[in-house]
Amino acid sequence: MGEVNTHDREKAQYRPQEIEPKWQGRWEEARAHRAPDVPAGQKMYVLEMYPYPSGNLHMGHVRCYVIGDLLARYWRMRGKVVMHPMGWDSFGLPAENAAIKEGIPPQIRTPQNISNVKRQMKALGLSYDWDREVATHTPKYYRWNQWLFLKMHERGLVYRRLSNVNWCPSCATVLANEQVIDGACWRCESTVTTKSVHEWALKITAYAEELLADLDRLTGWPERVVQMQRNWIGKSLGCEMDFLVAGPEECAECSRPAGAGLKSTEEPSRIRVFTTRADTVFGATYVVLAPEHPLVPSLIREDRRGEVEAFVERMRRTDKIARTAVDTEKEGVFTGAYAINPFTRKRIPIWLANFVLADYGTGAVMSVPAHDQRDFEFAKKYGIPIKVVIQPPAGDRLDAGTLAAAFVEDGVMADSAEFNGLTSGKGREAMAAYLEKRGGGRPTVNWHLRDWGVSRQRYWGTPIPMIHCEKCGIVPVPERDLPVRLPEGVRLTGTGEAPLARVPEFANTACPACGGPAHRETETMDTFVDSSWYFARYLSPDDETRIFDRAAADAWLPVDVYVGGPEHAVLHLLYFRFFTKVMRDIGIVGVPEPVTRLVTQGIVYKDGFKMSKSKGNVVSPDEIVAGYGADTARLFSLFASPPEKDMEWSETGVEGSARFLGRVWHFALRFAGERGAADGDGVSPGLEELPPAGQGLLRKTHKTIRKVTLDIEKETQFNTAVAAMMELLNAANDFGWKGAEGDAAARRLGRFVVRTMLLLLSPFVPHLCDEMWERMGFAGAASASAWPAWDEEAVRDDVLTIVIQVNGKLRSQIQVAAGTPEDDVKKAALADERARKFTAGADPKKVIYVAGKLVNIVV
RNA sequence: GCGGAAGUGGCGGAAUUGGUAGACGCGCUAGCCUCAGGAGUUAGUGGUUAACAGCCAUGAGGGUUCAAGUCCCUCCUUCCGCACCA
Repeated sequence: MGEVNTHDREKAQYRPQEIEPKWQGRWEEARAHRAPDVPAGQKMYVLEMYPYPSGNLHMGHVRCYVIGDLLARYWRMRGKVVMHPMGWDSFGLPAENAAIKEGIPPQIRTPQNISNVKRQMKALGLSYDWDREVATHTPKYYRWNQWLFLKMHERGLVYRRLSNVNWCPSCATVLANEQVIDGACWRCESTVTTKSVHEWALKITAYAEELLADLDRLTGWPERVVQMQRNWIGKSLGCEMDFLVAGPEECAECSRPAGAGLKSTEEPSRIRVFTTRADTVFGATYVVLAPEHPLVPSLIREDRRGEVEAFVERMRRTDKIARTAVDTEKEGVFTGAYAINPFTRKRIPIWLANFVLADYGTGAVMSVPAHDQRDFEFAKKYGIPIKVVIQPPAGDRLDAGTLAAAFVEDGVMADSAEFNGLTSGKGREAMAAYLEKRGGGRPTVNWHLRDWGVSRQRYWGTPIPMIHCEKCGIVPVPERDLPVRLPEGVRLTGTGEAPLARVPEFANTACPACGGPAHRETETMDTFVDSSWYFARYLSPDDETRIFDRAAADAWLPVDVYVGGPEHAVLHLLYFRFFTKVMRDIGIVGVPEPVTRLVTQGIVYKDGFKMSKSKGNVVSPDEIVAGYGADTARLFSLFASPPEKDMEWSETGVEGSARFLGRVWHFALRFAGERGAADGDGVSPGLEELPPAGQGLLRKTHKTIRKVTLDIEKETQFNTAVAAMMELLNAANDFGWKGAEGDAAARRLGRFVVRTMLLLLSPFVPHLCDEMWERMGFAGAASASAWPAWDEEAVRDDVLTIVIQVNGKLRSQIQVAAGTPEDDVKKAALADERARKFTAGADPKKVIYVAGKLVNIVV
């Protein structure tokens, strides 16, 4: 207040570019964000998904990390001991591809990228404990990947399997599903085929039941993520049933010579199918196998060999995804062989078809065209008989001849011998019981979830710690020999298989069991392995003797809040849960689930499109920090939208946030510089000390404390918390300070409002708050202070506004003192002139009073 | 097809257990201050209207209720995930 000379005006400007580095330096010096190995008080573990260090953060990262940082800072102020670490998902394909393209080895490029991203994070004022930083590409980290792999191997959770993968014949490499675009290789555009390769797999299906059941515990997770995991795990209850293959004697009944084309030595005896509709088995008029089914070669009749083999070959060469897409036409081929329906004892043909999946169930299905739409269409196309065996509980009886579509619902069993009359549900139970007693089948559970193939024919990943010995077979690397280091200086071409296979000094080794010549596994691990347990490594990032300290794990786990993108809803977050359960069974953690509360943040858009290089609408954090400051970037990220929703990045919106901070700054300055002020400085004045206008502002301040606290804690609605603080500033600016100059009570109120505002804003815009806190002359730092508490007395209004409705429509408002009895409020409402205009003198039929809110007069 | 989320001003978004629809911000309009301004500041801003009077407004249509953005029913649209799982 008063005259301001040029020098002071200069000093009074809000210059984020000056104050932000200053405070970042101070926090670092004070090691303000360090977390103890074992917390003394109540702990709070706030975690954000670590990034792949591509070299630059994008706004999606910024949003994620700002949300996490807000929570970390808030809980620190609430007195919790906070763990808030950050690290790098630094292995992976992009670094390898960049190395191929630019010739810069990933060992060189990765640290450069990390250091730039780290700089960007620091410039945003993110409060990480950098002493706990981990980087997955370092032997210090990945040796524990290898250790876990060995532990899982010991427990029978690691095995080698033959798997069909996407294969580009031109690049001679395995492709991930997302690298196959419309059936063609993403790089060279040649047609992708499938190939059987050996790979290492982790037996996640051993935990399927628990992963499914424990979803019920995840009450702090978004429902959609839980639902996606439930679908992904996909538990399906049904039956396996054996269909005998018709032998030569049965073939005497058919038109072909008995046993034609079947070599008796190879004669298969039975085909096992999986079905969830055992109640329809009497309607099974054919059996279909996946083209890759192992029995196929022995089933083919000689006279059909050409056609069938051509079909199998064509399927093998078609991209898996395209072949099994829902809009792909169903096609199949008759093998010439027949099976016996175990219930009707009838001969039914055996077909192969593109839509039957080799790796689900048994790779074979019984087809019931009357009661399954796919089977129906297939039967119509190839002229296979249709038999109705389920009748709807009510309405017309179905007839196979007139059926226009399959009847897929449950009903009542018909034409099913002794099972006639049973409902579908009862029928399924009866069939299961029958099969179990008589043999030839059993109730079975099938899962959509498959085991996790972790082999990658890549260089930039964790070497799989296994050794192939001619004499001993597969031998795990002994624990004492870990880590198996990734060799440097490997020439990367991107066109071959497993780069490590071409490094003899790596691949050639001695067998740990017999000492004879052997060679190492040259594949590397999927990087999802790295990210499945990193949350625990933060607890003991430098431990050379064990993966992490059990005491620290017991103290800190589970993670209380985990923030990240919803694109990881199934893969990462499922593996994360899987590894936690494995680690529990190994005995290194005590919790069954890694994360209590999951926050999935929405996507950042700009101009209606997702921010991306190809759209050219990327805004870089550096640009925003340089132009407006980190605090503005943080505030806007939190204000534009609630965390879970998508947000639109808008330049004018950013300016609005900057404007607000400028106004906070200038408002605070009016009360600055009272160093060494009297006791009770910045403390809430009592209501009785203030005139009515002051009481209003005081109430508003306390209400804002309550609103912001509850928004952060209960709702994670940071946008409304910001709105509440904007309201407070508006109210504070509107207050008649000018007239109150020299009034001690008013000045006290002003300093209290400023102090409160700085505390409430501190987790949002920490630099501004600490700087202004210092200029105000308050002790310590805002970011290191206790979160303010609201006074229940002061948030209670003494005058209430009561809305008056007539027949439900808003007509008037009156003011009443708090605590006015219901009858008096009603009387006042009925007496209100504006309301009376609408009651037109009629007697009210009913008067409804909602305490402290409204009166509705019904006439 | 199955599963999930969501439809509110010109825009982003607010609205405890049903109880003043549109908080807060952006944009826009006008005034002030400026040589000027993409700066600052004051006021206004859902539609209709001469109107601070009324009336109409939360994707559409019904219903329950004194009272519905909120609850129930029937549709429509958008986004996301899975996708021939037998």
